[in-house]
Amino acid sequence: MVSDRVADRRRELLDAAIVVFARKGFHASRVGDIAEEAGVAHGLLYHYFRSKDEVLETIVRETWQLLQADTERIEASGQPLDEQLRRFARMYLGSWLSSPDLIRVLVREVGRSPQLGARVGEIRGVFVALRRMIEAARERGEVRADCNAQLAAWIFYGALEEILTAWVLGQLAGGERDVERAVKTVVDVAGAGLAA
Amino acid sequence: MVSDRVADRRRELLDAAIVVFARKGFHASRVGDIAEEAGVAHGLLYHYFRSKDEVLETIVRETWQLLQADTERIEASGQPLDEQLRRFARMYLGSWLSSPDLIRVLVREVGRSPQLGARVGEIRGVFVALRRMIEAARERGEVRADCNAQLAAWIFYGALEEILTAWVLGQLAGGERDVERAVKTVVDVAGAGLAA
Amino acid sequence: MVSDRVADRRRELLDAAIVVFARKGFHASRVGDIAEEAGVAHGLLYHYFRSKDEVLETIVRETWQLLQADTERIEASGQPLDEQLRRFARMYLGSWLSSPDLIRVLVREVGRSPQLGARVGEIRGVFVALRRMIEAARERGEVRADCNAQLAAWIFYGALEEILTAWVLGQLAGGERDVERAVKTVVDVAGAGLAA
Amino acid sequence: MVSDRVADRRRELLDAAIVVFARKGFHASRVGDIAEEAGVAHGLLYHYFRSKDEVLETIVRETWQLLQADTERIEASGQPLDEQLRRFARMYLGSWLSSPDLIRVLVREVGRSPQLGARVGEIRGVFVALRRMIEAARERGEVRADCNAQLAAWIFYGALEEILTAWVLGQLAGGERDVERAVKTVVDVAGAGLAA
DNA sequence: GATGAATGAGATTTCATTCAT
DNA sequence: AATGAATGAAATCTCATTCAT
Repeated sequence: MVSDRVADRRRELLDAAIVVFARKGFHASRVGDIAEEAGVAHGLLYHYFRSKDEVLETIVRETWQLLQADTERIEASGQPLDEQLRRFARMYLGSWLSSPDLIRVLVREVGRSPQLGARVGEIRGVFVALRRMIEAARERGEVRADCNAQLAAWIFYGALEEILTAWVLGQLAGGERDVERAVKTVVDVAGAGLAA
Repeated sequence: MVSDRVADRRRELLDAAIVVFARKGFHASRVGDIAEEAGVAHGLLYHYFRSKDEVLETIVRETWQLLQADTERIEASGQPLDEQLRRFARMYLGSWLSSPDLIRVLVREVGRSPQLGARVGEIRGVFVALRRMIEAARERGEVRADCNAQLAAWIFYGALEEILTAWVLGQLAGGERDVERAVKTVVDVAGAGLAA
Repeated sequence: MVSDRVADRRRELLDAAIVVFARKGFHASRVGDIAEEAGVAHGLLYHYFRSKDEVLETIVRETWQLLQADTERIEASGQPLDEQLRRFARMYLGSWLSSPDLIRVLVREVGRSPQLGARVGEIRGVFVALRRMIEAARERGEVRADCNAQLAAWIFYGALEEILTAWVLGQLAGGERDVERAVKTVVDVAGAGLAA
Repeated sequence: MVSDRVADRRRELLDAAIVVFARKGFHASRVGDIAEEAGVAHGLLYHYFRSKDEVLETIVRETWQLLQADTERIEASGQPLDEQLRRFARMYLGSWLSSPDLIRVLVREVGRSPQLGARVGEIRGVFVALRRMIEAARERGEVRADCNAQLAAWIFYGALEEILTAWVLGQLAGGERDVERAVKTVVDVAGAGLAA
């Protein structure tokens, strides 16, 4: 199918961009590098994206859309909060094992440019879902009544992101066992900290 | 004193750079913007710094040196861990009120760039001091014995940085009261999570 | 008939090109714009024309061929010079009312580009015919003996073209009445100026 | 003086641009060609002009400002119309001998781009002065009462420009004697055509 | 120390043209 | 005939850095 070919090419370019951005950083990556990685002429990138910026924006947006969907699925499960947080942490930190390049790009480039933060509204969606999880747990009595759910969501998310950052920067060991341990530690700390 | 005048000019340029980087981001900031903000010709910047990169690097390094010194002072106080963490959080989050532009620059540019992370060795110093704090508390029996101090240091630091990020991005209210509340919340959560 | 369909497509593309060139100018017009205006894919243009340049060249050449034929018909009429000039002026200026886009293209793109002027030999044909008209009238005694017919032909043509330019640029009103008035004025002036 | 050096460099770049535009046309001229002709690096052009377009625009505007000033001086002389027209024609056509490259550029590029015609408002100034000359002469009784001064101004100017065009395109001989002859012819024709 | 003209490497982006389908 | 994905040459413009004054 033609539309499949088109979609494939687009995906190939996005995947190539993830590899290249991870290797050199967004600013040091030239459009030609992406095209070369994808095995096409650089001009073709402009059939699928308006600019190099839009490529990064697309990567970020699509990733966060998936993350948001997964988060909302966890939220909908109605499990106890610590189980939900564990699943979220396992999913988020686990992506370091399955897609390290993507994580490298997200950790390094997101929030870097002012526009990116502003335009990628999807990022908020994840925080909103996390906050609702905590609020629901508070209403069920699993969490202290005086807990600020929004702040707690940021704290929890920040802990995870910093662990990813440490892995990206090579400051902490990031093997398979380390991921499991990190999930346990962060959930233990947060769980105890939030518990009623 | 001549050397004071020199020091002043250097400081003026650094302060101007902080303002400009905070406003537009490092990459979008031109050397001419910094000079204009400082009220000098752009060529002069090269009397004080080897390059635009060195300007950012200097800002980051000097800030982290101060932070490291403060952190080691807290560590040396021998207070209980929760008090030490409170002081660290108050100092770190409090800088949002006293130097928001500086925080903006640090949040956006640091920890992301691999070169920057590598070159600014001082960043590690703070983490090392935090880890030692937690380890010492563990030995005093204030913290669970199975706690991974290094991971805990990253988690605690990550929580703080994400709060700063939320303030920088305007996603959380960052007024004076909010800072106090954030300090309390993050210390409560971490304290309970780490407690023996 | 197939060849008619072919001719139609070709015409459609030429007409679309006239509209687009008139709107944006030749250089700012993309091949895709022409195709879009014609409602076909841009690749199809290359079945009918070798290049974008050839499209413009074709428009110009075909127009001047018609103009040359009309001019020679006027020349062959044997009427007095002032009547011949009036018919020429009416035909040339009158095309502003019937084909303003075409006039826009001709005024803006032709006679300027050296390549175009060189390749489209038909342009000379009109000047040659005009010159012969004036020479013939001189021999009939209608025109001063010392008149340089070639120069006079350029002057007369230049007066007409500048009027078109003024209309194209919106510097002179170019309604139906204005066209009639312009024909009268230019013929009066030229007629008196050339008269024996 | 520094400001003289600056002014000189600017002039050098404009003069180089005139030479290059005359040789290859505006669109075929690269910014690097202009810089090379001026003997400087291409980046320097952007210290003096915002873009390549602005270079052309500046050339056109400055030329027309001079032409307008000269025209208004002629208008102020109070001489008979035919003498005024002769001086204008001599000045305008004479510039073909003194600045053929400039004329080439003006003839080929002006009116080509829609923006240029719109932005260079100075062009109107010359026409306004010509029109006023003719109107004043009409009031003095030198010109037929039914003459449309504005149209006549365009006709007269168009005749001159077409002669320049013919010279630029090499369709008419454009030596020193030819210029004198053209002045005489065009003034004779216009003079007789307008005379009361 | 201070200036800002000058340099030039380098990157993005455009778009006419080709050609497999 | 018709499509539009793919190519890649080419050109403008930016801006960090240098250096003569």
